[in-house]
Amino acid sequence: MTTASTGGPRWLTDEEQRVWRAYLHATTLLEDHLDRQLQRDAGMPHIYYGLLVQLAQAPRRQLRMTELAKNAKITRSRLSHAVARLEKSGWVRREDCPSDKRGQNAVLTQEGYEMLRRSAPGHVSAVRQAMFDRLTPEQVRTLGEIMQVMAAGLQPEGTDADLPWLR
Amino acid sequence: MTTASTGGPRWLTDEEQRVWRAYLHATTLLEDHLDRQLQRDAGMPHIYYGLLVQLAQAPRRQLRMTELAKNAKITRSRLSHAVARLEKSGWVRREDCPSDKRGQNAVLTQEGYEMLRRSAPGHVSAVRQAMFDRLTPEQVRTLGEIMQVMAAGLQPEGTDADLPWLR
DNA sequence: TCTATCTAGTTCAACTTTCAAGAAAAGGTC
DNA sequence: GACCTTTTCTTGAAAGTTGAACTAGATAGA
Repeated sequence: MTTASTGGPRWLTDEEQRVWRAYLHATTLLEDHLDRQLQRDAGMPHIYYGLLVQLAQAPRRQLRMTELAKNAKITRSRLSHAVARLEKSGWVRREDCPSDKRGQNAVLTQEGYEMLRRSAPGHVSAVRQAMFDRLTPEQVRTLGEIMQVMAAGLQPEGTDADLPWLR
Repeated sequence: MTTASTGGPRWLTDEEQRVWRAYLHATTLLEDHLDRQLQRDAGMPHIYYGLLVQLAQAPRRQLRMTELAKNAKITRSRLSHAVARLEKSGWVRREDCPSDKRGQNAVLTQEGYEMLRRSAPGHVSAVRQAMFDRLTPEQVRTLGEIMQVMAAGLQPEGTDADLPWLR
């Protein structure tokens, strides 16, 4: 299945193929599952829920748009649209940033906070059922390691940790 | 951090939270990365590429729509749109199913096959760099196990394996 | 056969994401 | 200040996704 070092591409071994398919299968099933669960129970897709969680954990339940986009790993454009929608739903409000007139703070409203509190148990339970209740402690530990390694390798350039002249 | 058994929701432990965030972080980074790579090199998102791969591996490079949707874990609706787009690009063609007049076969065209052959090495290499080249063999093995367990737990009902009267 | 039900696939409208373009403010240099 | 570059955020159009409604053909029972 693998090409000997003839300069051609290194294909995946049989085991790697199995793992890759299992990965795609499991991650898409889980993402779909959580999207449906949250759409049903909180009226929004998973990513939007994640934005509210970020805000809820931020100092005054607010974050600069760029900061929020960075945390959630989405583009500023996408965030603009998303916050517009969340604003229309009443869960987020925009405020001008006092120190930078270009800036906007996305602020979690009280309603948004309440909504989060109501739907958090169901969401945690869905995550638990899908992942943590099915894995051994050892598997959970290893999964953490693996995901850290992968994330590190995919980190977009420009992170401090990746600038050689800062090492 | 965890609620003692008071009947309240079982929150995630600190470690579980770390693992969950790492999981979300890594999986979104990887999906974004592959989407960009394939959009650039093959002119389509990752999921569309997956459809072509399925077709390429099918008996006569063709599959019934429903079958293809099931394999790719997407709705029939989404597949209809996707195939319409792939048809416009010339990589797939629809054919009426001879045995069932409701049915349609999605057929990989020769152009589609060529395109796949051209872009496969780059795609495999991207997957490799992001995942397999960074993990130890032991980690790859464990990742496979974990993903299988998770997928099994999320399997939509109605799969043969889940029908108790067939066991 | 007649009818009810089910299945395959498409279509529509509402929503989300992407990409490119643009407005406004900040920062740096002369 | 004048000029240029960068940063912040928004906008608009095109592409993609979703869920419900719909058409046509298959299937099963009386």
